[in-house]
Amino acid sequence: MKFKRLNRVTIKDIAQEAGVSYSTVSRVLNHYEHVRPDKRQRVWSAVTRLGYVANPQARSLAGGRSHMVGLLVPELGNAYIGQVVRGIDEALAEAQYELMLYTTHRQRTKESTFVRTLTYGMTDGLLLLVPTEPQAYLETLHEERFPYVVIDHQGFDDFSPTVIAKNYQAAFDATRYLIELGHRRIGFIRGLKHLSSAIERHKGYRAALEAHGLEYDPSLVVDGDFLQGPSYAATQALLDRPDPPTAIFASNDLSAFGAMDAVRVRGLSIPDDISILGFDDIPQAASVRPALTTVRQPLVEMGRIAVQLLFTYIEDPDRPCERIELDTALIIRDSCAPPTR
Amino acid sequence: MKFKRLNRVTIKDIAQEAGVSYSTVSRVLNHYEHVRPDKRQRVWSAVTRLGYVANPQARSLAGGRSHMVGLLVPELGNAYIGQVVRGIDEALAEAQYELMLYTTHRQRTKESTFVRTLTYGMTDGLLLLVPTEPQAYLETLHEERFPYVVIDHQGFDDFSPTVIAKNYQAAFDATRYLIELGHRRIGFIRGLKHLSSAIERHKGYRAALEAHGLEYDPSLVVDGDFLQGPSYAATQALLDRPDPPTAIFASNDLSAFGAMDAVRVRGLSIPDDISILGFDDIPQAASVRPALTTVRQPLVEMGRIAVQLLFTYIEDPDRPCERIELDTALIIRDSCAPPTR
DNA sequence: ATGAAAGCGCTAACAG
DNA sequence: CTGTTAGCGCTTTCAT
Repeated sequence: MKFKRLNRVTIKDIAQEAGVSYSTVSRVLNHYEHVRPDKRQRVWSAVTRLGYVANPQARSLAGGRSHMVGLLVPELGNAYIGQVVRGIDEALAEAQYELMLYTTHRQRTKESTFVRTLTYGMTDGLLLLVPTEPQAYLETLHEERFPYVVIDHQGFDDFSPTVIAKNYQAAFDATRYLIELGHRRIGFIRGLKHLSSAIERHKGYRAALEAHGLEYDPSLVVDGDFLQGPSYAATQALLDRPDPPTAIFASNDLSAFGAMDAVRVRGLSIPDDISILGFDDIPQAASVRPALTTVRQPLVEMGRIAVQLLFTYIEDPDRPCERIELDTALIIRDSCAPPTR
Repeated sequence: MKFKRLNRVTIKDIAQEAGVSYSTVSRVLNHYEHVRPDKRQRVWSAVTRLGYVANPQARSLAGGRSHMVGLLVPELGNAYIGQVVRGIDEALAEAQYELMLYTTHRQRTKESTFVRTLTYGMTDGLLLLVPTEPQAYLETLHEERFPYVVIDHQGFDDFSPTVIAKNYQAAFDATRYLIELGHRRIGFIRGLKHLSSAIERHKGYRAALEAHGLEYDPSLVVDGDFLQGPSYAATQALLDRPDPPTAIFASNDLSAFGAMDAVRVRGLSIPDDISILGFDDIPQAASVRPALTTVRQPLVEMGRIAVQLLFTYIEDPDRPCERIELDTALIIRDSCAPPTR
């Protein structure tokens, strides 16, 4: 029952091997400046010779960095999240940091408990990806000056460092593209109503309509919850109208896929009978047929940038709050064309 | 630059609060038997009163369990992996364990370095999901009696605890289903050649053919690498033949989607002109049109079972190697029908 | 049954 | 510049 401890080479072993005190070893390992070059050399060679691997536990316990960051995600198995996590993952690996992953869906009421555990010396910082109710703990985190960065959440406070895409502008531009193609009745599949990204995209859609002298028709807006199934059903409803839209702007690619399914099932063709425009540009968007015209969010980059930003706070917890808004791009593929009706 | 330590309540605080020594607190926390009930009571009440949260670092450093397990995955953002991870995630959460996630793609040559770091007191055990070259470290792990479980990898050793689906049987049954539907020319989209699951499925396909008196035709077998794009191209090749197959069995759902794209692009209909059969039953399989007939792997369950198995080894590292093979099920939806040619 | 004390491996003052 | 020393929070003997 006793847990086996593997005998590993420790800092002491390499101190002995290099013939220095073990605090010197620690200094070398942590890239301290004032160490005589020859000793530094001896230490490193001993490190490689003995195959030393630092023990993060001890390191963090002793008050140093743990070289881990915690990541809170709502769920896995979603391409959008997967891409962002990939960016985070890569950037972290480059900096020799490790990832502690928390999936909040497993105990949604205890999102804040996780945050407490995570901040307990276990990680050097936190990355919060589309958090649901961050208000509960963000303030505490900030007061304790615990480094964290929020990703893809239009915060309602002014102290939370954030990385987010320009959702409003992107949706505005995409809608304008459809309008310029000649569409007048443009359906909109809305995302999860409580997520700021969904709200912003909806606003952008509406604003573009009005900016071009088109009336905003609420009955053309249906709920897709960012999911393929619900969007499929919602699109059916749109198609059942006496005057169905000639184009549909979906709040994310998954919704666009659902819309495509619904259109196809009626024997209609994309983009001849109806245009479909998505949002995100997940890998699948390019491989689906017809290839999806969509708004590209720099997903991987969002992850990478969030990591960079987090590092600045780990370096200096008192740095003022920074908010990074990323540009998007309209990727024109084959699912949109001028209306034929 | 100094890393801020948040002042948390420690075992000493609650020792004082409960009026006992802090080793007693430790005993209570670890469910030791010989502690007087009233003291046990006082300790627990102090714990809740002060809101004590254990420090996993210290716990593990001191030789106890870290209550973390490491998970090695090849990549994220793939529905198949996402589902398995979900199962792992859920089972771990229920047991109050945390997850350390490693994505090997980020340094594929250093898969073994990760394993070393992970085993270094950082985790109580390891979960290896479709590892690429586990031979390099599995033996060491086993010799050190470090608890680990391999998921979805047909090992070549007899000491690695494993959880895997019955790939051979599943592929055999699926192929037979197609044969019984009346198909005689059945194409096969093969998966990543070095993965045992892909190899087994291919074997099952071939065996079923031969068991039913059909000749195995290598030219009907194309490579899809488990990916949608390559499978799309591979299917084109199949369709270009003078005598294209009337059914295609894809090694995973992603490949099946690629095949569907290719079929559709030619204006052919599924399943009237050609039947498509997948493998995995990722969520998308049900929402795609036509809904995909596919082999269901109990993905989430695989994850959960792997966790259970791992726990038995954490309890007793000397337990003999156990290998769990999970049944699959053929999920009949709309993408397969009798051939019309 | 329970307190005292010795570390786990490492970092960070503190002296030289 | 570098060795010494005191912990970080917790588990685990070892006594009692």
